[in-house]
Amino acid sequence: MSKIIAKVIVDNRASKTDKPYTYAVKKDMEEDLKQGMRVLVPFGMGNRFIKGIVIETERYSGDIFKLKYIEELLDDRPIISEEILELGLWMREKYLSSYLDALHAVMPPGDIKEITTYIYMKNRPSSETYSLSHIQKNIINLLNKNEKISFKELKEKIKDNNIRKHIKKLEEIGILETDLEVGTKVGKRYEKYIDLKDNNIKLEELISEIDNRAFKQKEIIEYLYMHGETPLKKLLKEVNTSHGVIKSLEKKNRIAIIEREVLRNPIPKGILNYEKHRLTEKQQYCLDEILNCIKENKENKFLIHGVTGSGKTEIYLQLIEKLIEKGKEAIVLVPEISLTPQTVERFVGRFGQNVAVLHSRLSAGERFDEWRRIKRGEVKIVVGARSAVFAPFNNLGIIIIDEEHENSYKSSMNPKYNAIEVAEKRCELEGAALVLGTATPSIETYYRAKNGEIKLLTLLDRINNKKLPIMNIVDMRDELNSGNKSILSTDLYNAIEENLKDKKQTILFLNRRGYSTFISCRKCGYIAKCKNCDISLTYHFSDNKLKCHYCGMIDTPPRICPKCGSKYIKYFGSGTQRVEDLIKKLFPQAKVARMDVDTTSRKGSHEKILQNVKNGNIDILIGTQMITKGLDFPLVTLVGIIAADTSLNLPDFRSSERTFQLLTQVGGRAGRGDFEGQVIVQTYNPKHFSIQMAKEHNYTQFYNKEILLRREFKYPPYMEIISLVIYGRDKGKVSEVSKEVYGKIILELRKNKLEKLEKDIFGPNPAPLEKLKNNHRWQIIFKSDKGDSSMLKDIINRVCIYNSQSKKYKGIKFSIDVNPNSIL
DNA sequence: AGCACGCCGACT
DNA sequence: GTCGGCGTGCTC
Repeated sequence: MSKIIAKVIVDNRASKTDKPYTYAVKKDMEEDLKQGMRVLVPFGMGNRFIKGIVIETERYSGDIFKLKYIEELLDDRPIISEEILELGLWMREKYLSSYLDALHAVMPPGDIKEITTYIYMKNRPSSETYSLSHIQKNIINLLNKNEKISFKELKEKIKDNNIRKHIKKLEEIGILETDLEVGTKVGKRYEKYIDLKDNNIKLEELISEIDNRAFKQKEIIEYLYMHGETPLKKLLKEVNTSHGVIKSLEKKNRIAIIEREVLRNPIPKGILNYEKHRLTEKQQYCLDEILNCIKENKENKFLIHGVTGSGKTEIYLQLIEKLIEKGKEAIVLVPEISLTPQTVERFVGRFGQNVAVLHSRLSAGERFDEWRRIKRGEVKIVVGARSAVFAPFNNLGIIIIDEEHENSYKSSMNPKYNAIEVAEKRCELEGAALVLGTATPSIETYYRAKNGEIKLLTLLDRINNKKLPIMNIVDMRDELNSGNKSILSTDLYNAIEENLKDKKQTILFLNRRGYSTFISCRKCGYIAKCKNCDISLTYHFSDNKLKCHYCGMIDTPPRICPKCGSKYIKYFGSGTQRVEDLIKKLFPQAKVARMDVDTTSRKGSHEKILQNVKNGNIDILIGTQMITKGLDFPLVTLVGIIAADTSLNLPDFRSSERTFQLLTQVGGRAGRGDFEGQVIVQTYNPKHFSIQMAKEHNYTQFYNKEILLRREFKYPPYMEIISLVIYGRDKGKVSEVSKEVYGKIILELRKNKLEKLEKDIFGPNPAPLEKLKNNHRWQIIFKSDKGDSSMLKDIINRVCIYNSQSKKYKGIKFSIDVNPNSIL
């Protein structure tokens, strides 16, 4: 006779136990057990019970006497859908992470061990309980005594094998409701609600009982009689009174105070309605194309390549509107940094309470609440950073990824997933459409669009026929030759001055924060470096400290050189702080603001600066990366890029692409209002094609050139790259282990007849960032064709997992990154 | 992570 | 002869 067995991933932080364990399923559990449920299983010699997640169930006709039995079900239904579970398992394979890490990413936020299923009474049963079985009546009786009861407790009290069926039945007829809660660590928020004690007494009667002098009490009673149950806060406001009145009514036993749990809603209050715009002809065409393709099942992946200011957001909004009308749900991914009110406002302003927002600044409790709102179907749209791609919708219609080229879509933690690839996979699994949008598509995406894998839609014009800004390139070598040693070229200086006179706004962009980027001794050449990271320290003027931008270490700047004792310590290089300083000196009358990690670390400071720019309280805004993301300031007419070469000179295969994107995106901030914009780009490489093509706003030509280089030097999209970093405290051991791992991988490749891959393995070498946070780092880079990559991954995984347990490699860790953002 | 097993030295 | 310290390896 065949039995059911289940594959379980145990929640045990040890890489050796990170594999599916097979458990037998007791007969009475067979029907209830589903993949995606949490279970309690006996594990190890001592058979201690640990929690695990069922990833698969199957029929099995062989012997099962060797297997242990699942002890208990912890959920009455799967906490994640089949598709999402599959997505998690797919991620594990694709990005070489552990089962547990992959599942954590797709499960509800927080500690999945601490989740409890609760059962509530939704509506008390009416008199016709005769249709209910006595077990069902027992359940109701239990709930009459308690407000809620955990699934576990209910099982203990009602000893019945079909308990889940009974719950389901009661839920169907609207008596019960189930809900998930995270354990102790995350508190719930309650709010007081006020209602009349007895709703059956007539108003006149109630009023007559109240002392004639108590006007406010009467008012409250009247209000409650008219409106029914009201939140305390609202009641006080509406009746314009204070707590005392409520207190005395409570004493007289005329009103009831009810505590109800409120879901935290992190969406800021008071967002104005965001009016629907009429689409331009091009926008409309774009929208219709997408809708038609979805309708006719032709295509379901789209790239909207629209220049900055071409109105992509309005297309997203109307697209979502149409899909919601059809009962579908939508996920919108935006780069973390632009999850400031600007983007959120547009979605909330259009769809109101139908929107949930997920971003990194939410507390654990807020995050869990949002997750539940989505799961329960209370919202139709999620706007969020990369992890929002896992939002637990059941009827997903579309995933929109704005600013598709942004590197924040790639996770730096395990699983090191790329939200774009995950979104694509999820869309395939759930039959949803994928829409990518950007002014500067990533080379990989555009390549696929050109090959017809993704449908390309192009918007070449800004809305209202606004012109793209004029890009002027300034050769800083000429400046130097003509005696200008300042970080501002004459052209940029003049333009700022002019702009100030015209009462227009200016944005200055510099990719480095801090004051000076390194300090050095002029006598002996000593450079101040971080003792944990082997990276030069940045001088921060405001607190007179040296900071490491990688590990956060803070040090006091030396007065005399620690190496040779000379006094000739000099500060080199410029960061945003220094630019701010200089601008304030040069234009004392201007109102200047700086926006980088250092000025926006406090909650709300980001918004404040942006608000000030919007209101026109700022003349010149100086900032890093942060200011490139989709900001829309109509009064900005001049953008100055202080040093375009910073990103160009990085030894990374994406540096040209980054530079082009940066110039285009930053430049795109200019001239979005009624005035034409101008961009001044300062560089030592004016002839570089990234800069030249950005100047001409010519993406296609940039792409054509870059794609040839990618093919020539075997980089994505032609090849898949895997970066393996071996790191640890002990320098000698790291290099030793790296070499050994390399040897083992080569050996395995030969065993598997994959010698041809050997020539595309680079290393082991010290990583470009050789020491970070006290860890020495070595790196091996693998390049392979898409077809061979899964075999290669398998081998890398085997070798590394195997070794990570070995005594010999104690204190050594492996970091595997599939298709990394950069190979630094 | 736990837990048992086994090898080895110390102690009854 | 056996008790326990610790290194090693396995957990369906």
